[in-house]
Amino acid sequence: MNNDLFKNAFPFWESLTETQRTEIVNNTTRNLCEKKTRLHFGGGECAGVQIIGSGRARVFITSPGGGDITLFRLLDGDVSILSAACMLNGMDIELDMEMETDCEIYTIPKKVYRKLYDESGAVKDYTMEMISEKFSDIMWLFNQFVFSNVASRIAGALLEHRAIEGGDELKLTHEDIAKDAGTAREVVTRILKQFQSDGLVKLTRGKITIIDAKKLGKI
Amino acid sequence: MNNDLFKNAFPFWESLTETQRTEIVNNTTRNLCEKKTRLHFGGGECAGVQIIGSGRARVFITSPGGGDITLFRLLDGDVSILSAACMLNGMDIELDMEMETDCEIYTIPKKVYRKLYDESGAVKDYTMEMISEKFSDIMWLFNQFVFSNVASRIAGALLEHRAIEGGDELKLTHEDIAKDAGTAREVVTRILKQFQSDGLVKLTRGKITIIDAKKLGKI
DNA sequence: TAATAAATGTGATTTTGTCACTGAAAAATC
DNA sequence: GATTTTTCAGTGACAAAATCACATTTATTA
Repeated sequence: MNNDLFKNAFPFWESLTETQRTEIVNNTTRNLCEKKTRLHFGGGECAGVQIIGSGRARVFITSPGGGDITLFRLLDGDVSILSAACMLNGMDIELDMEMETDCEIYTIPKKVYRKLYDESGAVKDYTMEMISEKFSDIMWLFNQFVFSNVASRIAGALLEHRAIEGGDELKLTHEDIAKDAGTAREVVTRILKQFQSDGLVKLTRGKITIIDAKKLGKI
Repeated sequence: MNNDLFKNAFPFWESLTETQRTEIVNNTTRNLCEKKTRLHFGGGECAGVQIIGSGRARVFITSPGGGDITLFRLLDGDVSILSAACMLNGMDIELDMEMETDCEIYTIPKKVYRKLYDESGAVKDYTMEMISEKFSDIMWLFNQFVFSNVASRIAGALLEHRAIEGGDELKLTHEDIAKDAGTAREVVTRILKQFQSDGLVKLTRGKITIIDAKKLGKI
């Protein structure tokens, strides 16, 4: 087990005792998850706290009808902190995670993190801070959903992917964007065509090329 | 200052030292807020943690256009815990609170709560638990917004008010319900008329009488 | 009582969501 | 390499909901 992983993921790492660190290192398991692997969180069930060693995962909620809406993404080194909240006090929300690339996932078992949380104020502070941050993110998303129109959510989704990819060529289907923007695939098709005829993007099967990010940002 | 207030609001009260309790009691201020008084939280500004001594308040987000959407309500003895998160780690969300009745509000100053939080694990645990609970609430609301239709959200709002009031006669305007259900006033008017012709409610100016709560619950 | 404000009602229009398809491109299989 | 299957995109018709622009009614206040 590579210690750097924990050192980078957890700002409280240095403040732990040698015993505590060993406890974590010895109990953390490593899993290789293929692209499209799904994990479910909720109903009191929670394997533990996940750290994304490498890869990218999407966290989302699922509708009774089967559709889903992206809440946020986890990238290299990110910690799935809602699992912590979930296991610490039975936060009863149902979330799903899906790997968008092959991922290396490290899992700290429920009991181990729980013990650590009880022993260390620094761990409590960290957990609190991370959860507050996620709370802020979700509130921001909520605002987008209730106060913005579809076009601006789609534009936002495109720009977010641009930031993740670090380039203007996005390998995305209309379906992918629909999930991020919380709308239907057909709607995305219509609006993207509009964007294209306005010269903001160029569309190809499975790929969207951003032409004018500036204008896209103004929507 | 009445000690029972704190004892009831804070499960950690008994675990505090005499010094800590005195610190809180001596620094908490009491305010009488008239119905319709508004408080704003956000932008890093946060007076402290509020306890509702008596009365009822509505917490909501405001759109750039001026409309607002209810997130939750605070009743007698409730603690406005998001203020805590806000001040502890600069959770950057913008919230407003409006008194729905005349209220008695007790405010524990930022610094006092912060000190207490740093000193006591029990306070950390409590804060964490309350924030997780609110997180769950908001996620539930999010689900309602993105996966339910307007009619069921309106029905839900009516039933929630029934639970608060403890009776079938609700003194609510269509505007009030629109804010709770996150829709426009006209839409509420239309759907309520539908409810009325289906025999679920009876409408009078400024008042809605629930006739068939069971059917309302099934929507 | 008249004037004002608050609450409700309604039609017209636009936006968004849903349904039911069709066709095109890529991938998998033969 | 040709064919089947799957995935992705496009489209028309319709329904639900939001928005706009008013009219009407009921309560409050001057």
